[in-house]
Formats: sequence, structure tokens, C-alpha cells
Amino acid sequence: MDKTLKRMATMQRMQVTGLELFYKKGYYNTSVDDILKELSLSKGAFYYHFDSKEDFFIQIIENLLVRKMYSMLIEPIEGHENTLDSITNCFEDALETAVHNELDFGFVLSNFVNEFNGKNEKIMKHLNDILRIWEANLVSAVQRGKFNGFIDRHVDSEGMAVFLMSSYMGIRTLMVETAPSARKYRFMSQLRQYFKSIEPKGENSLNPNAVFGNVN
Amino acid sequence: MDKTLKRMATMQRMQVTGLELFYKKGYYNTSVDDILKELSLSKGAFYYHFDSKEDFFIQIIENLLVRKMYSMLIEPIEGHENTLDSITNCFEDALETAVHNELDFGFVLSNFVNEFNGKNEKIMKHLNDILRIWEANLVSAVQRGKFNGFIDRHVDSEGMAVFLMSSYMGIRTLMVETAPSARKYRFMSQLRQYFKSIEPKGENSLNPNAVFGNVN
DNA sequence: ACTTAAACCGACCGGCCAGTCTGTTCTCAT
DNA sequence: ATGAGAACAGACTGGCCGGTCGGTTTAAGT
Repeated sequence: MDKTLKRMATMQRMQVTGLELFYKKGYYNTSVDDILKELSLSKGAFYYHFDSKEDFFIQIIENLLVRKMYSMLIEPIEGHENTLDSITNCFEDALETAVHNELDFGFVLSNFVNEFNGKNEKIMKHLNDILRIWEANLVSAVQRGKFNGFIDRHVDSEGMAVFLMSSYMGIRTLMVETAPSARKYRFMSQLRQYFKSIEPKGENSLNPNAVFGNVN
Repeated sequence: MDKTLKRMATMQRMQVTGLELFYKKGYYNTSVDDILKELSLSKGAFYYHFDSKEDFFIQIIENLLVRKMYSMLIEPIEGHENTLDSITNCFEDALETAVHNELDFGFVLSNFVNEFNGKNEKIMKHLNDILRIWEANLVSAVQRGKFNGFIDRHVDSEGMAVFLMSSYMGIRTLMVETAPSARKYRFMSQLRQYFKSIEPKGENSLNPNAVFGNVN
């Protein structure tokens, strides 16, 4: 365990800058040497730790991408009763990091889905796993929102999850070049508009979660 | 004019299969020889007609992508008074071709934006032009919808355009692998939900377009 | 029939890149 | 101190790909 410390540290360094470059320039347009140059390491070091470029990337997905997706787009929604509010805040934060050109992992994911679709089935499997997890968590968040009286009982939870993921991934694509800050603002305002049509109508509109408490 | 007929025909063939392969495998992962093999043509033929692979791709954008974007995502919305209906129908049709794995040019565009972003400024300029045209046409469609009484006067036209483009490009990314038909259905149903919150409320809800006629 | 240019062929070049392999340096237990 | 394995260095290979270039075929005008 202790002796593997150095190993782990090097692998971690490689993966972090690997993800950074893969994100910036794309997987196929980033050579292993590009990453190694950034770290002043050699081919020997790389292939000592990883089997192949593909294996390297899959480990990046498992070790970095999955965790960051959780901390940025799943956990911020998981804990709270008022689903619509927490989704709004979560998207707001994620898009704000995007405006500052920092790594926005929801977009990293969408980028890679686009790059590998139809080209590398093995990697697509891993990416689709993450999408499924994201979707499942959104679905249960919507259901919790219904239960807690913040979302109309008649809305389709699956549909809402798909719609949220779609619009999020889409706005990130649109933010890459033209007026990211303005587009973020407009997007968020329309998202709130959409949420208005989702709120419970009529008698049961007061939230009963003081009675039932949180679900799960 | 007449003598250039053969030239035009060959260039057209190259561009059509070029777009097809670039879409399926990506620009950087498709070699010029891949396209040539498909057509039983040689390098000589290619570089006789085009300056470079990049030039070739830009001509594909101008000759094929732009036109198809017009016919699939712009003109179907342009002519009609009831903006929300025509957008719904337009998206419905476009996503249906996507379900059948045919070339859906809105997605082709979004794919290329993802592939070239940060990698090829020259090509990005051309792609951004198309995005701007699409956006402008959606904005004016929304404004027409307001004028004709199908859309609430208070909604932000720019915001709605951005939101529509986002969600469309996003759902296409989500449809590439998992349950495209189901996701299309869910998406369209949520889009209609969103549109509900966009309709005019209160007194002026009856459309007055019988009085004013169409705008433009 | 002959000329001429357009259209096309395909071998070749130079550069890049994933992966290999041999060898060197570092680390640490004994 | 030293042997042994872990960690790393870097030259090299084979394949691919964009682009070039000298040559051949096709077609059209005269």
C-alpha cells in the first residue's frame, strides 16, 4: 500500500493533465507525447503504468469524470427537498464555471459522447453508463419533488430528466464560442419559465414536506 | 457553363459522400483516401478539384450543410403564423429522420461545432455563421408569434431561441445511442409543456391574426 | 487526324503517432 | 553495501495520412 504511493501519484498526475488535454484538443487530436511533454515524462513511464491510450482514457473516466459528475451535477441535487430550486442552483453553478472556461464536467461528458459516438464502442459503454446514472438521479429527484409537493404530480419524470439533460448539454455547445455569459443568462431564464409550467396547480400547491420530511 | 458540367458532377459526388463519411466518422478520422475509395477515384482527382481537405470541407458546408439547414430547420418555420405549432412540427420531423439514422443536419452541425471547437478557427467561423442564421430566424419567428397572438408578449425572444437550439442539439446528442425513439417522444412532450408556459395568458389569448394577416 | 486542355491516376514523400524494447536510475529491504 | 525490482528514459518501428508530381486518358474543337 505505502510503496504504491509513488505509483499512484504519477498515475494521478498523468490522468489529470490527460483529461485536461483531451478536453481541450480532443482525444484523437492529443498524442500521448503531448501529455508526456507537459509532465516532462517519457513513453517508458506511460506504458509502464498503462496498457494503452484507450486503457488510459477509460481509467480517466472512472477515476476523474465519474467522481466530478457526482460532485457537480448529482450530489447538489440529491440532498434537497425542493427539486426545482436545487436544479436551478446546480445548473447555475455549473454554467458559471463554464463561463470562466474552467472544466465543466457535464460538458466534458457531452463532448466525449460526440467524439466517440460510432467510433469506439468500448469507450461509449463507459460514457453511456455515466449518462444513465445522471438520468436516473434526475428522475428520482423529480419524483422526490412531486412527493414533496414542489412538482405537479402529472408531469412525466423520465421526460423531464431527458429534457433537462438535453437542454444542459445543448446550451454548453452553444456557449463555446458566442457570448457565453449572455447565453447562460437567457438559458437560465427560460429554464425557470419551463419550471413554472411544472409547478403544482390548484389546491395541493403548498408543500407538505414539513409533514412527511425528506424521502429516502 | 456546359463544359463545366462534368466538373460539377464529380465535385458534387465527392462532397455528398464526403459529408456522409465526415458525419459518420468525424472529420479528423476520415482520410481523403477513405472518401476516394468509396467513389473509386484517386488522389489526383481530388486535388485537381480542391485545394486541400480543409477547403473541401468548407465547400461542403457552404454547398450542402447551409442549404439543408434552411430546408429542414429554417424554412419550415418561416412561413407560418402559428410559431409554436410550426416549431413543434419542424422538430418532430427532424427528430424523426434522426430516429431512422438518416442525416439530420441540425445534428450534423452540432457535431461539427463540437469537433472543431478550439481546433480549427477558420472552419468554426463558417459553422458559427450557420448558428447565427438559425438563431436569427428563430428570434424573428418568435416575434412573429407574439405579433400574431400565439406567444405571450413578455417572453424573451432571444432567450427562447437559445433555449430551443440548446434543447434540440442536446436531445440529438442523447439520441445517438440509447432508445432514440422513446427519448424523442419524451422530449417532444416536454417541449409542448414548455410551450404551454409561453402562450399568452388572459384577455388577448384569442389570436388576432385574422385581422393583421401574416407579418413580413 | 491532330492539338490541347481538362480530368484523372497512383507512386511517392515527409511528418506524426501508438506502441515496443533495451537500457538506465531510483528505492528499499536485508 | 548490495541485490532486486519498481520507475522511468528515449531511440526505434510500422502504419497512416495529407499533399505532391509526373504521367496517362478523355473529350472537345478545328
